[in-house]
Amino acid sequence: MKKIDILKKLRSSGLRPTKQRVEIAKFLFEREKTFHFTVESLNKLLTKKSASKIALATIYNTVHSFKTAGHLSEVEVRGNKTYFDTNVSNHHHFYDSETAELIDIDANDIIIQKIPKAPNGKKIKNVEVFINLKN
Amino acid sequence: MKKIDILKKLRSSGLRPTKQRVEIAKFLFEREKTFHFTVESLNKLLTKKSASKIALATIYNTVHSFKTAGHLSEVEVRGNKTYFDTNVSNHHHFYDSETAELIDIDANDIIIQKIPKAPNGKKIKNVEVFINLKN
DNA sequence: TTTCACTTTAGAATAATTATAAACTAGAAT
DNA sequence: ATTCTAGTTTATAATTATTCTAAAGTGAAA
Repeated sequence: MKKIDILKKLRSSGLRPTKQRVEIAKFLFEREKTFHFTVESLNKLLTKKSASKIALATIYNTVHSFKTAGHLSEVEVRGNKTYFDTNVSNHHHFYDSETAELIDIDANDIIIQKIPKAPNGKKIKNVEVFINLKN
Repeated sequence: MKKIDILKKLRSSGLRPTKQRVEIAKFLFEREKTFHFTVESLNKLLTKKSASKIALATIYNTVHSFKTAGHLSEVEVRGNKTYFDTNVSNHHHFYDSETAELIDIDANDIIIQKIPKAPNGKKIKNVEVFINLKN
């Protein structure tokens, strides 16, 4: 994803392309493979990579803006920290609790044959499968 | 589950049946249906129910002891608080984000037909399905 | 009944996240 | 170009969930 596209992506979601947002967006979206991170890990990586320090609060703000705009998804993982994923399509995850690492599973790689109906007046929003790993 | 069984349950897991543990265990395990809770909600319910106040730290300690002993399972839910479940068998969950409520799904009510193999040297520990609900 | 390892407890400490309010800035209006 | 302003960033304080600490309490073995 080129810089011009990053700017488009931001603008089209109503996000003013500030220096900080562009830097974070480039870091997150200019890559081939999907990327999983926590705010803490992202902060570390950005600090290492760049000269200009972005405030931690800004990273929180930006990540949440990107999530609201649909550019990131939040992954539920047991534990204290919140994980985010640059893959926003419908998919599933392996979770390796040894390394606290998430691995994407393509939606087509899991087929669910039988599923219960939603309770009283509720509808199914989505189905998430977690495959927990051990050594 | 009768009091005598509660005492047995505690002793057989190497947990000395103190006043606090017995009270919490009776509250959690003397019920027909499975029960989902956070430490916060459990604390409130216990405070309401009982005359003697149990320290919050004790509730944390006890819940973790029960989990380690296999009497409770921890449920991964997106969000800040940790959920526990008195159902320790293999099963799945509905999650209603409107009400922050968990509902058990029997393991037999979900059949997964196709599943990817675990990556490099890892094994599958278990598979958890979350069905997120909307109105 | 004494003893002691295990527990409980109140309060301090920690960690992740959110709130605050002042300083800054992208981009529209002049 | 310069001014203006709503949206943004920032440092810091506040909040929330959880864990730690160390002193006081207590089952139950001897």
